[in-house]
Amino acid sequence: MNYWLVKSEPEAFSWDQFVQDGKAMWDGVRNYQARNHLKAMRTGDLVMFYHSVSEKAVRGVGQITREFYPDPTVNDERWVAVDLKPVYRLKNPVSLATIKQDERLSGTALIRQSRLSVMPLTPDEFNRMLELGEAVEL
DNA sequence: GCCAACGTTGGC
DNA sequence: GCCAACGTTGGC
Repeated sequence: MNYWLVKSEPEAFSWDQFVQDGKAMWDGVRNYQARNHLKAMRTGDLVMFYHSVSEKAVRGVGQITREFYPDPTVNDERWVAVDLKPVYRLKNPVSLATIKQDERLSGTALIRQSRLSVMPLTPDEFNRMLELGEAVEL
């Protein structure tokens, strides 16, 4: 089992929309490093859903339901998409400020590499976010 | 192969 | 709204 974090601007695709839809296709990634992380995702992996820019907080957790396939939104075989479904919401969204301050979270790729939109998390980082966020099943 | 110019992301 | 970081493009 691997753990990940993906970013979305809530104005483009929000956590609430994700929950309402009950699923999402994660497409549109146009960065090789992020793409490589998408390709490494396996069915069952858990993914923190982070709202960037206007909110800057982790809102919940998704789970991979379909491993990578060609991104249908572009005619270019380099780019891929995965599918996921919402599994936990965070009662207490974990803010970027909190992540920066927390001893166990301050080393995450989210801080070190602020422009990367798909990144791995260690099990410890993932569990810490679940704990701080007071995760509840959907 | 280098690097300047430029575009995008995302925090502040 | 600004700007730092950084990825990409294209001229040489």
